[in-house]
Amino acid sequence: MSVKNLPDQKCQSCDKCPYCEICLPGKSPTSSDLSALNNIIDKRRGLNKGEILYKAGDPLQRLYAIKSGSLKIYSLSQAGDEQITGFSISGEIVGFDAIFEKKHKSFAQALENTAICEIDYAQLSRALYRHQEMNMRFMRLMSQEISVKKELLMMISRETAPQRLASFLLHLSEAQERRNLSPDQIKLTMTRYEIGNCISLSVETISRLFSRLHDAGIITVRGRYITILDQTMLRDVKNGNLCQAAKSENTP
Amino acid sequence: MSVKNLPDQKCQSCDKCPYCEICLPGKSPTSSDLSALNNIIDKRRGLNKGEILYKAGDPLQRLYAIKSGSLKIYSLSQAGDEQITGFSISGEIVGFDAIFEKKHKSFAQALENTAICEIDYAQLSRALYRHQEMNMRFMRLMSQEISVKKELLMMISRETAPQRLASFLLHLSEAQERRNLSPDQIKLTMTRYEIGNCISLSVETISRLFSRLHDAGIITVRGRYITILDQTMLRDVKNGNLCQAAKSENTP
DNA sequence: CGGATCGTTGAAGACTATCAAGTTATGTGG
DNA sequence: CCACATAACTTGATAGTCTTCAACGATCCG
Repeated sequence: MSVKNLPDQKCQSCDKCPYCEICLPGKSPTSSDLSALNNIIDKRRGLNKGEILYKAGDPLQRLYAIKSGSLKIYSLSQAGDEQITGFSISGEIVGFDAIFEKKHKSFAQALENTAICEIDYAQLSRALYRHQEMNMRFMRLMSQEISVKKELLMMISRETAPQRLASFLLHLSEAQERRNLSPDQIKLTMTRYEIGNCISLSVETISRLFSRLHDAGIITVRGRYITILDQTMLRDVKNGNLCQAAKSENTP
Repeated sequence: MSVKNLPDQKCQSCDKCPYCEICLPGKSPTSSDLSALNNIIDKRRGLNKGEILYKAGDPLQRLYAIKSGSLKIYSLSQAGDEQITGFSISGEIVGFDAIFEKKHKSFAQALENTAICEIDYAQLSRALYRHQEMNMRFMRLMSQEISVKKELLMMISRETAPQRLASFLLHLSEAQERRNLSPDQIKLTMTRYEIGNCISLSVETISRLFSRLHDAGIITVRGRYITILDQTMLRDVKNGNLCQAAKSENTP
């Protein structure tokens, strides 16, 4: 591979790390929390595209905070094919589902070149009960993940194919906005197959829906580059008000 | 209603409570953890069938440990209809998704007369960082919930209707076994509608599938009373090997 | 015992998956 | 840097699974 590895390096100090407030969002940590953070965050590490961060069954040694890039989180079915349960982007922490049995329950793979912080789990668990603020942050992050998974469940259960894809795009759009990027210019880091797998649709359906949204003038599609032309209409699609099918010609 | 309320009562002491090890499974708590538990667990409380324990939007004041009975956990879609994200039974703690925003994100309703323990959240969060063992127990429980939601997601995404219902029944069966009850005699506490809602199938499909499993000699159905006649065949159905349709007559 | 909720069964139809074939993009090696 | 192999993507035709609509039977509870 001609892709050069991002350099591994020890984090100097979390208060100087520009990603720290991303990893642990909210109020700035107290100084005692900060020194604890410096101890438990081992080092910065670079992942090449396609590299696997952890596998289901691996003993839990670290959690990981994503500084930049993105990961896909997936499990394997009994038949051996993958089921994506979500995509994680910068600012998120992955691996929480490993805490229960002290071994990873999912796979995490880099969708692009990605930078992460390794969080030593043994040190973390010792530190948490001494630092209430940090403790609560981690509880909140886990709580949030539970909510997000319930929302995904709800989306797959209740929404039609066009609604799901619209929801998916709007999620990406909102994520960009939170990071102060344009909410309308989206660079997909995952394949059509991976999108479909995550929201429970076939590749062909994803492709057809992109075309349909394009034809309706709602988005522009150029490979992995999506431009949202009309946020309002996209929201209408999400709400099931539009673009249910291309056969609205006959509606009197 | 002629249903008599279960009496509300203050928990005397968690080490004398026969449900305590259910609420917080694993090794027995240290004595310091025990006294902490006694402080944060407010009181025992009875819920009548149909009673709502908390609603989405309610400020987070307590988590709840289920001592006996069962709850359905659901959200409301924008259109206002319910989406069940799971059923919780004795031994489980509910309300974790409220921690992130300090308000409940779901509804919890008793499916039958149910006894719960109220866990004061403010006291809990203060206690957690002083009691490492208790801290880890709660982290594990939240981690487990993340795993369970991912599994449900996987089941709905990858399995056909018969497979989903088989999975659902096997889950109930395993839950009974863990509680030292017969794994084959199942008393459903939820309606067909609620089962279908949870595993993303229509009422009619659930009904038809029960009939089909009955006709195949795999289960017995008498209203809400299900008897599993053949665990092996039910597992085959879960794995997609059987009962795909009733049209296997023509298979040469 | 009577209304209401819950459950069952049948027929028709919609949505999406699957199969098939072709096009475009990606990236590796010469 | 180009060429080729592979993976990713698009589009059409067909088919299957499950939903929806409808009607009826069962059960629960006041």
